[in-house]
Amino acid sequence: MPLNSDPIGFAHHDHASCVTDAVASVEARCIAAGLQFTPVRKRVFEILLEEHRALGAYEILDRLRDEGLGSQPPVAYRALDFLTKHDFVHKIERLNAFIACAHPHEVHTPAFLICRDCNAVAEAETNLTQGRLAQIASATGFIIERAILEAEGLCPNCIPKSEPA
Amino acid sequence: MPLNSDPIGFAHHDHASCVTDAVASVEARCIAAGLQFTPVRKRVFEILLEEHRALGAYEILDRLRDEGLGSQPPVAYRALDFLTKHDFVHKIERLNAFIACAHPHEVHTPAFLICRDCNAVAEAETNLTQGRLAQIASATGFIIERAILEAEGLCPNCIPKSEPA
DNA sequence: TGATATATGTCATAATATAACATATCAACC
DNA sequence: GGTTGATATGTTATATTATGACATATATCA
Repeated sequence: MPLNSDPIGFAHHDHASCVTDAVASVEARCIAAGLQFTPVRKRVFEILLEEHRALGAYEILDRLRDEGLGSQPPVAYRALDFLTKHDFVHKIERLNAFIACAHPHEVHTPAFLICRDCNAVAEAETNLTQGRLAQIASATGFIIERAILEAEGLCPNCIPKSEPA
Repeated sequence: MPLNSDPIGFAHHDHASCVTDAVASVEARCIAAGLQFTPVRKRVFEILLEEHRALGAYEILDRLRDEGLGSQPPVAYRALDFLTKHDFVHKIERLNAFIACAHPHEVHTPAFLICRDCNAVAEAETNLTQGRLAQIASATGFIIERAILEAEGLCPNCIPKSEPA
């Protein structure tokens, strides 16, 4: 299934500097944390930033292959493992796809609005682990380490198509 | 990957009547809604209730095959599509697995606590679409139709193992 | 420099999921 | 009761997503 072709969120934006800014930010964080931001990892991150949409691992791999950076699935998956582990990139489980984090700061609990029509994905910040869920977890004795919320529906661009008059 | 072998939630419970109760409840809802609760669909639902844990589609298919109810993947996937579509069963995207709904009433927004050690899954009720996320969605013009929250961490049974001493 | 950990290249295959199409069953109406 | 259209099932084949395993290379640091 081809994933959507619409930019991040559901509105267009000035895309010029956000790629280099995000790369620089992550580069700095890797240095600070003693992590290796290797060429493949960096390139995968850049690809996701440039596309600004959710990409499947094999779409990313195709790009890497075209650029001579690796041709086998583990190359892409390893880079994605690294990037998702450190929250530079998020996996959209609903789509089996990956998207660059829109909030280039600390570890957080992302919430995604996923359009079922065009597969556009918007990322929102939440405090999910601080509300009712945290109460339930602590009452149960469960320790939440990571959480993700995925909401499916219709984005502003696709609502008109679904309600034709 | 074998999924966990621990019962629902993280505490054991009297399991005797919950299967028949849930089946009866869903059966009634199907009749009321004009849905066909066919033998395969019913059996898949029962299997999930009996196991009371997240099962992969192919684990379910193995069971169906043993019972002569179908041997090809589409059989299992179609039944699961039906059951998830109507919220009788939820898909745990994180695990590519399915679990019978613990709240046999209306359509809702489930939240799952998934143990990363034993893969046990507990389902909690939430009001996710009524809080901050709903504000973001409506401000963006996004219509949320379904949402799911998946939290990963350690369940009460596995915390001791991870903190040895 | 040597030892250890970390990362990459590659082959093979596992695990998850769907397309397509023929057949069967159901629901509802005449 | 038979016809019709919708819904569900059986089956083959294949697509898509992901990982195991092992050799090689590169980085880190004592």
